[in-house]
Amino acid sequence: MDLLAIFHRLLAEFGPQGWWPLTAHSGSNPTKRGSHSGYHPGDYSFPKTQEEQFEIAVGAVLTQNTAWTNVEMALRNLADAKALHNPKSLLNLPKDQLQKAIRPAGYFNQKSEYLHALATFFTTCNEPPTRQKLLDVRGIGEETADAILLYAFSVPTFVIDAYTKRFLLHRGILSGNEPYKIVQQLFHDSLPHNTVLFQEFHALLVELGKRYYSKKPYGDHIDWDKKDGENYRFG
DNA sequence: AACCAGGACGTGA
DNA sequence: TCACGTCATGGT
Repeated sequence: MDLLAIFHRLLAEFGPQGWWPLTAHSGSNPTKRGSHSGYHPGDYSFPKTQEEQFEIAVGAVLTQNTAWTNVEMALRNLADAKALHNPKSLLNLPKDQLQKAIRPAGYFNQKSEYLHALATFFTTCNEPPTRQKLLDVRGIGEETADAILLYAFSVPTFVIDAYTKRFLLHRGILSGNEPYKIVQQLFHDSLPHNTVLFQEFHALLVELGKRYYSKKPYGDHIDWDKKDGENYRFG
């Protein structure tokens, strides 16, 4: 079973996920499905504004090794402090207030520095940045860089997270802890480079991970041999 | 009351 | 390169 077949199976099982979730303040019109209010399943027209692009990038940093529910609180605090509209608004927020706002997301000492670096970068960022430029920003590693590219700038780059590695390892597609780039190439080599496909697939893998690959013993309840009609077409 | 969460970075080998 | 410790809060 190849990766594309796995994608279709997950999509049939869970349905469209509607990533990346956005808070309501940014003027979007999110539907109220999924476990949080900011998701917009089936609507791939996001982000619509630079505000939303920036919010996605901020969320990508805040969610590092952190539950999204915690990130939501931090994002709400930032929005209330009017520091989430654009890079400058965040840079205008005093450091202690920034740390207070993002405290629910954990690692507030590190992440306040990361967000400062991110906002500084975004003030001098003309549309899709290169991956390397993002990696040069303090606090942005490979996964966060790819998440920003894929969800904020609609660049078809696959995001590899811990859940994805666990799943692939459990299914024998990975043998050990292969480096990030190797795992990513697996997806890039066997899938059409389509932004919506990459967004959905990664989101579906996270949903799968949350349900079945969180605590040991790992293992899902998916019937991987079941065939679904090719109802969805991407790429 | 441990354990986990949509990682990144610094360090030493 | 690479394995390992550190960073922090909130939910289960």
